[in-house]
Amino acid sequence: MRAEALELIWRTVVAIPRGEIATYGGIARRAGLPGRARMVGHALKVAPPTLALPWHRVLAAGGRIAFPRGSRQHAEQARRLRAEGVDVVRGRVIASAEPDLDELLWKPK
DNA sequence: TGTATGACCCTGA
DNA sequence: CTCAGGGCCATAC
Repeated sequence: MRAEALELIWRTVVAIPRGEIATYGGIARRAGLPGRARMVGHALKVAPPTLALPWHRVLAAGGRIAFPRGSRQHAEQARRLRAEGVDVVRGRVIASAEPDLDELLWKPK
C-alpha cells in the first residue's frame, strides 16, 4: 500500500527535466496523491540513494528551499540548482530572472 | 492506542 | 513579513 505510493512519487520526481523545478504539492498531484505534499517530503527522505533522484529540483511552495537556512542540505540544494542554471537567492528560486517561476515550473501537459 | 514530529500547503489576520 | 489554524499522513516512541 504505502510502498506503491512511494514508487509513484519517486517515478514522478525522476521525470523532472534537468534545469526545471517542481513543488512538493505539485509532485503529489502529479503522482495522483492530491493534498499529500507531506508524503512527498517523506518519500524523498527515505528514498534509496541508489535511485539518484533529482531531489534538488523539488521545492516548497513559492520556489523556496525547504531546508533551514544554513543547513548543509540547504547549501547543497542551492549548489545543485545553480549548477543547472537555476538562480537561487536567499533560499528561493528567483522568479524574475528570465523565465518566470511558472516557466521554470515543470508542468507536464 | 495515543501523542508528537516532520524535506508541506493554504487561507486569513 | 510573521503567526495561527486546519488539512494531510507515515513514523517513531
